[in-house]
Amino acid sequence: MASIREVAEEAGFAPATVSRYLNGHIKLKPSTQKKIEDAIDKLGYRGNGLARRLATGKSETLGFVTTDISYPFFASIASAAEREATRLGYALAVFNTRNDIMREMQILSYLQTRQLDGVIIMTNHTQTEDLATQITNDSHVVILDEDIPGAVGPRVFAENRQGGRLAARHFLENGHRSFAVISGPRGLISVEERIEGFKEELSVHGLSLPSDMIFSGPYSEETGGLGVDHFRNSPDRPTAMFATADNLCLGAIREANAANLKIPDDLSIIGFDDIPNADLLAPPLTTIRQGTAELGAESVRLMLGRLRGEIDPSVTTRIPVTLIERQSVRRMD
Amino acid sequence: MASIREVAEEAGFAPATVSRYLNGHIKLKPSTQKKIEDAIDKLGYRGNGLARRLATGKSETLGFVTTDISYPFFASIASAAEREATRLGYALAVFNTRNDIMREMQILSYLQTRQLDGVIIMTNHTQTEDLATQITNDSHVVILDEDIPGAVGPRVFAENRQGGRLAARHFLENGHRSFAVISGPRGLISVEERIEGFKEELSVHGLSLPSDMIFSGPYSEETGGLGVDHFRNSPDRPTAMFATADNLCLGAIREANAANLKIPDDLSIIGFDDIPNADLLAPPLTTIRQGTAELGAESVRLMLGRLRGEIDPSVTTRIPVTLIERQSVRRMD
DNA sequence: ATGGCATAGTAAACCGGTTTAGTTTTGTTT
DNA sequence: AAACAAAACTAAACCGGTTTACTATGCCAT
Repeated sequence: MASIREVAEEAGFAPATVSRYLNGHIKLKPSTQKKIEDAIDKLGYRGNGLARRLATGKSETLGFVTTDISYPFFASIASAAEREATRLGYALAVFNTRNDIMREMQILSYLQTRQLDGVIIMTNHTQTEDLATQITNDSHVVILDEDIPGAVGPRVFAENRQGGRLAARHFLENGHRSFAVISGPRGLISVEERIEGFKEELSVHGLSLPSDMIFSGPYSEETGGLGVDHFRNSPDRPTAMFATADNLCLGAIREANAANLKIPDDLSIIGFDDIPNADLLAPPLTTIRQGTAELGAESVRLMLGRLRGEIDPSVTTRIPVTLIERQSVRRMD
Repeated sequence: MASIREVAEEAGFAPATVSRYLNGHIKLKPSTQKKIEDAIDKLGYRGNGLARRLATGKSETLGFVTTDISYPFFASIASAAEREATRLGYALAVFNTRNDIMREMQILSYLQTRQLDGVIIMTNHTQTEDLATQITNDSHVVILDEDIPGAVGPRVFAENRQGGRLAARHFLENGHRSFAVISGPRGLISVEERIEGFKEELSVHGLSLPSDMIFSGPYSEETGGLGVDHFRNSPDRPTAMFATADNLCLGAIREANAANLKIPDDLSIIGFDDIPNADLLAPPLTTIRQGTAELGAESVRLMLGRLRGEIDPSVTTRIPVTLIERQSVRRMD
């Protein structure tokens, strides 16, 4: 790889001149421009991003942190974020952390060394104190989809509470009267807000959700299966089950199949996320759709706004949700 | 951020000493070690990866290029690659290209500037001349899942041909005699080898696949739907359809539902990939599983082997495939 | 001719590490 | 006590850009 000094020598000028010309900091007379351009062509000069970053302190790359890129919902958001970042002249590097705080901290530390200009972080656990302090110290982080309590920075969340309400309303409209919830870990915003919304809507109709009708666990398919198992053997078996994420539904469906429990005939379920191909499941899944395109794109826009200092760190954008009716809820009567 | 010079000054030694100590190039007497460690703690020194990379020419980061991170099969491979890379002391940055050659070229160019030590590339189109030359020039690329003809570098592919054979054999064992194929773009190795294997197995049993029973298009769900449409109206309607990727099946199932065509009763299908949750589709999809964990991990291992110069650029690793029997193939008779 | 002012271009320091070649200190032999 | 080797540590160059502060040149008006 040719360096800028080689180009400068070939063209007969100083490295500083070439650098400033290339960055548009200076105007040169046409003959000089030509000589520099020719030298660049001749040597195949491409510039060294690393050196530029070291010198300028900017990387023009954003990091996107996710716990599990193989969960389609997260992958969709990442994909949308990449699109928006590219459109705005940034590269997006996606990092998979498998819910490992150390990995998350490591990626955040890339900020300090300016290997990344900003980090959009989607995390998934409740032990977030260390993360919170590190994020607050650094003003280049956007929090996406799941909260990191105590951290200062712009946030992008779905209308979780509204999602919970929509689910409850749909169950009610279909004549259900006994409810259960399967959720991810208590304490997560996606869990608490969605459950709150669900309860709110029930209470509007004079109904309630006993706390023993909430089954929680890690956000894994297994939890969904365990939940079905749990409620199947419970004294008052619910007819309607709201899951705070579609992957819980996947486990639930799998377990229901194994237990010969028919969905929706024996048990109705509503999920959350609307993962790709939720329409092709057996049964097609009724679920609360979060707009992945908006979540991804908005997080990038907030990130760049933040980098330019145009955005207040305390903003929280809420992305609307919609109920997608399919066939996992039985009409009671 | 504290620099190594500040640490050195605080500790009362030279920057070179600190650097060499930290890299284990030198042994220091305990008292010196202690002073340096104390200075590091006191200043919160973390090192600057950018500067280290510029100086050493190594980034300890691998790039993973995929056309569409939101396709679960690709996401699974990326996830496995990340795991293996982390295990071996490397970071993995995933890049989404949406099949845009310019983006792919851009990421490959990060190699020249040593922003990435190596790139694992999973591409998906047939116009690959420019890519091929750039890859050949650079010896830090591993080609994964889909070939880039003409490029020199280690490759990791599934046993595509064997997959095609397994699909055909399964159809034959279930009594099918009229076949069709829906495929991605002709020219891709995943298309050609799988079709070849399928034909081979048929010919062993004295059967053949007329060329007008192959429907090709981009690797999108839409193509799957169009394929179903196409064969539904064809004079000799096939009973068995082999799709060279599961996402084609997703489109096919969707279209079949819309056209009130029952799978597997009216049409049997076998897919390829075994995307996550293929077991929960309606119907549960019989498909050829490619081991995503092996594909991802092996590509990383080959990459590191290549970086160390231990691996011949012409090696091609083949990852075994297995047929996963579910319920999308009807037993005829 | 002279002053004033763009315009064109550059030297040198800097970003924050690593590495080479070498110097100084310490310890062991004889 | 001198000679020598080993151990401990460092100066300075380097990676490849950017940026600041400055000089040299040309042009015009007076």
